[in-house]
Formats: sequence, structure tokens, C-alpha cells
Amino acid sequence: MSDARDTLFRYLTLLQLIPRSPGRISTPVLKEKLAERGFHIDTRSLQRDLGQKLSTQFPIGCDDSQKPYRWYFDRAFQCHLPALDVPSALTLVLAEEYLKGLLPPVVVGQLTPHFNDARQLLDGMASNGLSKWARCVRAIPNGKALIPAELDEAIWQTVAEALLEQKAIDVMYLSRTSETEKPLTLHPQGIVSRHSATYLLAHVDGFEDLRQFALHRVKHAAFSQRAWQARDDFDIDRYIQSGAFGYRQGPDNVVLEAEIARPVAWLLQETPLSEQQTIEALPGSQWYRLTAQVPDDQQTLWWLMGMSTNVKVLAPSAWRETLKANAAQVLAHYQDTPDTCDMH
Amino acid sequence: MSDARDTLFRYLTLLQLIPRSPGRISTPVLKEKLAERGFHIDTRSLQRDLGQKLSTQFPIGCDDSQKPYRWYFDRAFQCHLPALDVPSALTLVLAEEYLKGLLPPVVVGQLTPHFNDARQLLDGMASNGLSKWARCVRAIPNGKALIPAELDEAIWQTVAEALLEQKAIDVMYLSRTSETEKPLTLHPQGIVSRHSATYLLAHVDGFEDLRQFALHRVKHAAFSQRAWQARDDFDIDRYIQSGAFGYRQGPDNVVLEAEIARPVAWLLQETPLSEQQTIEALPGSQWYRLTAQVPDDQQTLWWLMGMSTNVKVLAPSAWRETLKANAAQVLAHYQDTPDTCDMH
DNA sequence: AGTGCTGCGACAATGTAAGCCGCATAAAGC
DNA sequence: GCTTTATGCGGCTTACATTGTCGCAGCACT
Repeated sequence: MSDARDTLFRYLTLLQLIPRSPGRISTPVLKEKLAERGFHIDTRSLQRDLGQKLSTQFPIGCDDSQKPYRWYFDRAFQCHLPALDVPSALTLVLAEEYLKGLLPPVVVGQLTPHFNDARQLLDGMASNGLSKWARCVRAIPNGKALIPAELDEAIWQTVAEALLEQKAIDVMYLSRTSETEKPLTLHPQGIVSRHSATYLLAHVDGFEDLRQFALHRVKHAAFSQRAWQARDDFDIDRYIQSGAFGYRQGPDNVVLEAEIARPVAWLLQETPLSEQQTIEALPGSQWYRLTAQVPDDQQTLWWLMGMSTNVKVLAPSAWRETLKANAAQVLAHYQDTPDTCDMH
Repeated sequence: MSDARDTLFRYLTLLQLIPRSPGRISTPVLKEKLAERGFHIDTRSLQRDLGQKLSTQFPIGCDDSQKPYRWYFDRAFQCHLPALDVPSALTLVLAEEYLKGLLPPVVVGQLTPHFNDARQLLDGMASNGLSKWARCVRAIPNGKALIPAELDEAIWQTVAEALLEQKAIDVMYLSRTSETEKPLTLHPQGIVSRHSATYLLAHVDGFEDLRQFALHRVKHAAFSQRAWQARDDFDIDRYIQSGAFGYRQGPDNVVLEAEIARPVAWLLQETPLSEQQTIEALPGSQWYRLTAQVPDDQQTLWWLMGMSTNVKVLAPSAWRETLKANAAQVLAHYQDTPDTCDMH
């Protein structure tokens, strides 16, 4: 774009081209990339920019162990333009609280520079006003927080890049059934993060069918020589709804009718089950009548199950039956084995 | 800090001082803030920087309806130094997918410039390689996603700022019980986001006890004249664990023992319930034996309830009894009202 | 040893930044 | 209605910064 001889803008472009610390970029490559963007400058100028101007003002490092020097940004550095405002910073902190329970630590770690920036800003305020933000913001996750699966940082990076740049990858995969590591060549098609585990959707080289690979069972990943095989008919939403992750779901919504206890009524008034939802008080009791259009999926059924005695489902009858059968089965479980092991 | 006469650095500082669009900053104020940071420049230079240099290269606007001109950044603009890498961008997209179901739209909206940045980067890649990132990344939330409560942007901003800068606020609050709006003066102490609703912990002016205020029931908020009342004995974690959000929890962990079905065993092997967890196959069946140290809280109990027939709890006996009683009660519910309304 | 790549110091020509001044405009005060 | 004050803006000048060029020095590879 701009071939304006603006030095400021060239500096900024330069700063944007230097990757964060695990990454590196060499001087000649930088020169080339700058040229691509319309900055045709002499190598010497670039060297001066890096070595004398930028590296004195920014946390920029230089790996001079090999001759085309490699430049990189400090791992923790982050700078936003415009600067973060207070509400945004607080939102970031909240977001981090939530995400820590949802994504593998490494993946959240990918964003630490951003979160650090927010924390720094809030800490800075704290030093004046003494508001200890860390002590006044919490996120309570939805449902039981399982511990996110461990995941190697390099693997996440490789897989993410392969998926987006449409490359095939060679992996060592620890099969769930056989407990042995197998080398595979995969053609990534999608990533699904469910609860606390993250899965790669891909098909194995030479095969046509799509399979799921838990990322934390990938032990090694590298870009492959093989060309990436496309599947243009692939639709991730259709794939998920087809039941691949245990969330089989009818194509249409169903109308849920139920009687709900007062606390549940309050909850649903504030955070509704769906856009179409009505709640009416049932005269002469603490109960309410709920009607809502909800998806016909496992999630909703689980939610109803968790509400246990606080919700009486009236329709659809299939759910009613499922819940009833479930309760009967659970009860049977516990009556089969009487409480001989009571430890009280 | 740096009184280095570096123009680049001054430009950057300047850019950081200009707020995003709802915000505005006037030229004299900018001059003052720059001086605070060690940049003592002539007003004329500042004017030139803004009007001729920056505003041609950046999406910066100027409100010249009143005489000290007011400057602001384009609402959607975001620039990171160093630029986002591909894995980070993908992580941001994933994070947004999750957060959309967890935080009020307005709060997530606070971060849209960040997410936009990521999307832009990925879109840029797509135009080359045609990898439609939007079609290959999904997050499946944990548990039933209720619709996050509506919340006004200005209210979130006011509350966040008040909390962090320790100011009291005047609000109009829609009481849950009386259905009427009441004016209150609050002294914010904390924010808790639970599931899809966000609560302000504060005490009412003149009272000592802490109360929760659902942010979506706050209809109006403004900074108050009154001085903020501190409560230095306040500990948000203790407050939550004391049961304030329906998550009463014993102080100690308990040892959960249970028999679990094969799919659950797989799930827990990948995303454990806790750090201390063992799973052993039970010979001659598809069942496994689980032992885990878990917190004694409602969440865990709910999770067990949701697993229904796939988990048979052996200990602690209190949970066993609870689950059993629950099942009995649910069953009773449905048998009280026989299936006369079956619609099949 | 020769060749090519890279980094670096020096230098001169060019370009630019920034203070200063004066003028124009608009709002506030008398 | 006129002055005062605050701000924006164009132009001028100078000191200073930027940048291409050159020469030299390591270093790797041949």
C-alpha cells in the first residue's frame, strides 16, 4: 500500500513483522517482507533500525549466533493500539478465569501476553487506589470443571498452522485402544474443543473417512511432505450434529413443557433456556409452568437431569420417559447393592 | 521515562493515549499527558502529529465541532505489537466461541476489536489458501448453554470502573421480589460471573451487610457523590464458598469412590476430575473403578447426577444417599401423574 | 586463497521535525 | 460591540535525523 516514505509507519510495520520469542526472523527476510509492503530500503538502513533504534526502545532480542542475525520480540511483551481501557481489561481478566477451566493450559498460555497486559494495567491502578482487582473478580464455570487435558505447546502450534494453511502433518498418535504410539499422516479439516478436551478432525492419508484425534494424545507433530487433501463437502456443524461428539440432535427444535420450582423459575427468567420461553406462576403453589422451544439434544436432557426434583417434565413425552426410566435405573443400582458399606 | 528525543516513541505514546471511539480526548489534555511522560513538545508539533501524520496512517477521527478538537480512534481498530501469530489467532477465535455462551453479549462485545483482529488475520490467510477458518473451528460448551442475560454496555463500563477505582455508584435496581425499580447507592466490592449471569457484590449505602446485585437488573448506573466505603475484611473466595451462590462446599475434599461405565472412564482419563484420581478396570465387565479426591460441592454432585446410570457412587455415603433419594423422588414425581398426556 | 554474504563504522546529501511567529477564527468576558 | 483568550493553521528556519554509498572485517563454504 503506502509507499509514503513515512519512517514511523515503516517502523511499525517492522515491529509487526518481528515474531514473538519462540519465533525468529532474519534480516534479509525482513528486508524482503518490507519490500513487499512497499518499503524499499537499503539493507544498511534496516540494520540500523533494528540494532540502534528499535532494540533500544523495545524488548527486542537478537540471536547473533549465526550470521544472518535472527530477531525476536520478548515473549511477554504486548502493546495495544489504542491502549486497553479499564472495562476491557476487567473483561479480559474475567475471560481468562473462564478459559482456564475450558481450554488446555498451553492454549490459554498462547494468550498470556494479552492477559498480562490487562493485569499490568489493573495493577498499575491498584498502586494508586489500592483496588486489588485480583481479589474482586471471579468466574464460576458452568457445570463441573474437569481438568483440561495436557497438551504440548509445539503441537498446538503445528496443528493450528497446518489446519489454517492447509498442510498435511505427520504425527505420532497414542491410540486409545491399543495404547501404542503409531505414526500417521493426517489431513486436518477442523478443530473442535469440547468441554476440556480438544480434538482434531482429520482423515488419515490414504483413507476417505473423517476421524477425531484427541490433541493430547498426539505425541509429536511436524509438517508433512504430502500435499493436503481437501474435502470440500465437509461441514463441521453437520458433522457435530450427526452425533460425532455424543450430541446427537434432532434437526428441529421441540417444545419443552414442564413444571419448575421457584428457584429454577428465577434462574430461567434471568438466563433463559431459549429465545422462545414463557413462565407462568401456577396458582396456589410455589411452582411455575415453563414452555420453551429447545433443541432436541443431549445437553438439554442432561440439564433437565441435573435439575432433578426441581423440574417435572410434561412434554415431550420421550424425554419424560427417558427421565423416568433413568431414575428407575439409578434407583435400581443403589438398591441392588444395599448400604452395607456405609461408613458413617 | 524516556526523555529520549525519539519521535517514534512519542508517536506510539500518543497513539496509546487516544481512546477508542466512544471516548474522546482534546489536544491540550494530550499535550499535558505527553508532558507527564517526558515528552515536552510544542502545541504546534502535537497538532501536526495528529492532523498530518497520524490521521493519514491510522483510523483516527477528529471531532471539530467544538474548539479544543477532540480526537478518537476508530471503534473497530486494533493493532497488536508484535502482530498475532496464527495459533494465537485461532485461540482467540476459539475463546470467543466459548465466551459467547458465558458472558453477556455486551461484555464479550468489549473485546470485539481483539477478536476482529484475529478474524482479519485469518481471513487474510483464507484469501490465499482458501481455508475457511470459520468452517473448521467449533467450541462445544460444557453443559447446557443458557442464554446470557442482557446487559447494557454503559452499565458494565460504569460498574467495572467503579469497582476498580473504588467509587460508589447510584443505580436504579429492579428488585427481584417487588418488581419495582428502586434507587440505591452501592459500594462495589466484587464481581462474580456465574454461568451466564453476572453479579455485583456490594453493600447498600448505610448498611453493613454484603448483597448480590444481578447486573442485568441494574437499569441505570452513575458514579455517586458519596465516598466509597471499604471493607478490608472482604475475601471473595470465602464469600463464594460460604454458599452465597448456591455452591456451599465443605472445607475439605472428600474421596469419591464409584464404579463407572466405559465411556465415562475414557472421558475421565483424558480430562480428570481431579489431580488425585485413579481408574482401574474391573475384571469381567465393561466397568471401571474410580477413586478421586474431589471437592465436596454442589457442582460435583450435579455432575454425578448428570452421569445417571453411567456412574454408581459407592462413597461418600452421604452422596450415595442423596443420589438415591433424588432418583426416588424423581420417579415418584412421574408416577404421581401417570402418562395420560402421552402424545405419541 | 577466493568468493559471497552479512554486519558495521563513517560520511555526505537530503529530508524532516519542531520551535517560533503571525494570522484567522470562535467563544467568553467586560 | 469590543477585547481577551484559547485554539488551529500556514510558513519559515535551523538543527538534527535519515539514508544510500563505500570500505573494511569476519565467517562460511568452495
